[in-house]
Amino acid sequence: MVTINDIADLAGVSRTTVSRVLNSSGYVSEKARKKVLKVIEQTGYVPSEHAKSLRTKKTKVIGVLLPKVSTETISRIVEGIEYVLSENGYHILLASANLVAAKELEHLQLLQSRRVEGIILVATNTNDELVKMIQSLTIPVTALGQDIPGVSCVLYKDYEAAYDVVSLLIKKGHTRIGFIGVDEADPAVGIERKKAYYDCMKEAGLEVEEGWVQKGVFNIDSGAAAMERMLIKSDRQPTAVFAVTDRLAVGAMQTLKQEGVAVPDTMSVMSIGASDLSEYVTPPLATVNYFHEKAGRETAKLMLTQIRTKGASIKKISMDYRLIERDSLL
Amino acid sequence: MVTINDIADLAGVSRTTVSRVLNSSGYVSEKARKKVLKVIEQTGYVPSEHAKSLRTKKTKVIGVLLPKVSTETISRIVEGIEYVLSENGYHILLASANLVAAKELEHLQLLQSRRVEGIILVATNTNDELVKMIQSLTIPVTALGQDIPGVSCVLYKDYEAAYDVVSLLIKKGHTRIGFIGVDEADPAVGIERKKAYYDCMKEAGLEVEEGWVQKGVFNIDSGAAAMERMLIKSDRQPTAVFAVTDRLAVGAMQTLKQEGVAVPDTMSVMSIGASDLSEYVTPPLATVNYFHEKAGRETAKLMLTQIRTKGASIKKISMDYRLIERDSLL
DNA sequence: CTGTTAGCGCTTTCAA
DNA sequence: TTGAAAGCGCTAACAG
Repeated sequence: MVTINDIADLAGVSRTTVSRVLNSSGYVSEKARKKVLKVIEQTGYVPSEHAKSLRTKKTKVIGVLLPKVSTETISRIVEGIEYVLSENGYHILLASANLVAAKELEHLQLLQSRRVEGIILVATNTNDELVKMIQSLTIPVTALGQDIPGVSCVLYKDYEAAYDVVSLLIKKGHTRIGFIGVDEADPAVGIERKKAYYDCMKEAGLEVEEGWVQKGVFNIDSGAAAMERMLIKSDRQPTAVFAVTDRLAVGAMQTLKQEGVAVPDTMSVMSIGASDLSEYVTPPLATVNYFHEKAGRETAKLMLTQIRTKGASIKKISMDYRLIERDSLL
Repeated sequence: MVTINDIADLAGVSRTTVSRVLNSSGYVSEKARKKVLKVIEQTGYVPSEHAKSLRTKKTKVIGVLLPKVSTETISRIVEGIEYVLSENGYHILLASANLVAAKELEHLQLLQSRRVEGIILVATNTNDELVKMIQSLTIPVTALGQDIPGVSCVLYKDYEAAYDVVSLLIKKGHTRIGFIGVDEADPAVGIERKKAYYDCMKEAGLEVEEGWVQKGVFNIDSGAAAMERMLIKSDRQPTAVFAVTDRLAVGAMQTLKQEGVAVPDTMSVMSIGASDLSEYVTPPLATVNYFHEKAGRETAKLMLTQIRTKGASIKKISMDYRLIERDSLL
């Protein structure tokens, strides 16, 4: 591996001079600069960011900690993060917990050892240990998706969006509305959206039958199973159902189709996500667009300002959302 | 930031000793080890991988260069890569070209400057400059998706898979088969799959009308537009169409639905990809599963063996695939 | 305009 | 079983 010393020797200058032309800092004669550039060209020398950052204390790397890599939501978020970061000369060091909570802690440590300048956490839980560790970090942290006390966050309006969904269903004349949620370990999706459902029903003076409220996990099959249970356990069948994610809703629609329950004629379906799937499924699914890529960009920007302005106060940013009415809604 | 020297001072030993307990190398008395460990615990010291790799020449980081972050195919590939790499103590430094060819070259340089131990290239083109630069690198490179001369590759069986698709269509009795392809800048998808189509048709003694062969880009709308053109420009309407990607096929199905052409009754549709979309669209799309996550894992493994066995010869691995017959096929 | 010197945080002989 | 010394590749005063 060719180093700055080799270049200096070959160009017949000191390595300081080489450093100067590398960083366009200080004075260098045209002659020396030309010579150095030529040698660099010939040798294919690429300066070591490692050595550089050992001195400068700047790595220009941000750690991005994901719960999982391959979901549509997350890949859109990462797209947004990558866009802003790379535009600003930063690189992403990727870490995925693969849905194992303990791995988040481990990765947090590893990212630190790599001297990332900040950590972006795409969060699906607010587990105590995680929060404590996050708060103890000396580098800036920005979380996306969950409200973590003491750290800057980009948040979705889960309560409002869910409330709007149920309101819309009620406005359309529905009075028996089912709900498919997820575990409360994920507060944003599991708690906020459910609370909004209950609140909205209550404020409209509508009852909620026990069988109408089901729980699943984040996939299609689980939505199908939840819908089956709802159909079986309801005294009076709902005329509409709100699933907290698109995949859950798609699963529900599968069951409905299978059971001969027409969507939207006898059952309306709505969800949150605006995934590709929601648009091309039959009938197209009414849902809420959360603008994940934009959320990713905002998170990255927030991180950048935190890095740049020492002692910046923590900020909470709320993302806007948009209801998309489609044929699954009557 | 607390360093190894601080720990040494606080523990009353030399930094050599601290290094020894950190790396469990050499002899350290129980007493010294205990003391050091305690101080580390108290201070929250995390060793700098940067300084370490400056000495050891090992960074345990692999650069992953993507054409784009947020596609289903790519996120599955990255999932696979991440899985294997993190299991082996490696981290991923992410770079996305965002579909700008020039950015690939730039990122290649940046990844080198970060002293990644190897580069995994998820390729969609085999552009001369790229290939030349790749070949000139001194660190191991593994490419996924395109055959790049001189470097180890994990490849999909594009020709065979496409040939099988068209064969199947012919076996089902179709004789007028349309084709929606993409630009030849992407050899794997744009050339191989098209060649297979032509070859298979020819070998079956079937004609190909000019209007039957259309070209799109990698999205749904473009598939819809291509299908429209096919419908208009064909003298005799095909009874089946093979689109080289799922999204193209989904677009085609949109047009077909809109134009009142029944799928599969008057037109069968097949593609390659096995995306989520293909499964839940109506009717479900017959397609080919490429096992992207597995491909990612294989690529990462290939990289690891290249790093570990100096001067390993370049290898070309072919991924298996599986035809999935679904209702879009009659 | 240029070079000398020191040192970033760590590992690795080598000698004790 | 431990420490001193050297050095990885680079930058940043400082002095010329």
